[in-house]
Amino acid sequence: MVTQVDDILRRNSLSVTESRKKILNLFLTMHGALAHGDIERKAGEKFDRVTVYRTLQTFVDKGIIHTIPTTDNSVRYALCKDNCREGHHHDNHIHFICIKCGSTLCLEDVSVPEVRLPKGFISSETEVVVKGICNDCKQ
Amino acid sequence: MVTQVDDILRRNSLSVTESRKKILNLFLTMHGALAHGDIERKAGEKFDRVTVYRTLQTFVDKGIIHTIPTTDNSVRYALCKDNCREGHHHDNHIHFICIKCGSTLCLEDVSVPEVRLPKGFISSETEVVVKGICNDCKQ
DNA sequence: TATTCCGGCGCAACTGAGTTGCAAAATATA
DNA sequence: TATATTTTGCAACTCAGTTGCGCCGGAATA
Repeated sequence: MVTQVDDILRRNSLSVTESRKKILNLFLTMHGALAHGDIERKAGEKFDRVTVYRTLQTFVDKGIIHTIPTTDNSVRYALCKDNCREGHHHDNHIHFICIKCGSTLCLEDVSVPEVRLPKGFISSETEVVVKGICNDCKQ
Repeated sequence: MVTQVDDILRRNSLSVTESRKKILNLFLTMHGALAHGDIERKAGEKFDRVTVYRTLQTFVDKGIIHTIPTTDNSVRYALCKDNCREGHHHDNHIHFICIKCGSTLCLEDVSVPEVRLPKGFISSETEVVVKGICNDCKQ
């Protein structure tokens, strides 16, 4: 039986290995973004730190996941939903960090707002991170 | 003669020391934000790494400077222009990173745009980082 | 100005994240 | 199955940032 995980890996011409399956599965089953630490904790009992680093890097390179900047200087990763492919990410959505539960979410439906820059400035990319209370925590 | 630097330090009830004067002066004379590395390079010949770290932390705590998140996971610091005081930063402007010269600027005149969140999400803080070509580099 | 006191500094040592080289193991290919 | 290629795990390393502590310099008082 070919699982969704196997399929994604094959489509990206990656060898199907235990660690890749495990880590990719984490992203498919979890809502929200994962920090490196989360992944290491959840998959790291079985795999080496280095393998986790390399696997994440591979996934980013292939456009399977994308990184999310955070104010506290920790990198988080989330699945790319749309048309990302090798070497090119096209994430035009904003990211939301819940200050209550700490989870990071891609708000796919909220596109990045237009920003009016001063004269002489040319914009090529805009990152928006909103902090607040998420839908699950608003009680 | 009481310099601007001395004045700022005194107003924040900080001892006026060589390292604080030197580092604060860097911020006052430079345009744009400084990464820790920049500061260490420019002031570090005279001062210990640890002193630079501690001085920056002190300035952030006092509301003299603020940190700027960057996508590449390096922290940058810039002077607080307006009503920041101990324990509370009120920076409502966006940040701009020039992909040509690498400098990071606070665009004080560009306020953070309103973002429409999905139902159930409450926003408390929004960070916007725009990448592109700055006024000096547009040639 | 001299003296005392306390905060700030430099040093050394440590922690933790992330990286690299290489041999062994797992996967793909024929 | 045999061979070639890719990936993994281990060990060792680098680099950013932190902590403890003794000493020095700035601030306060006389």
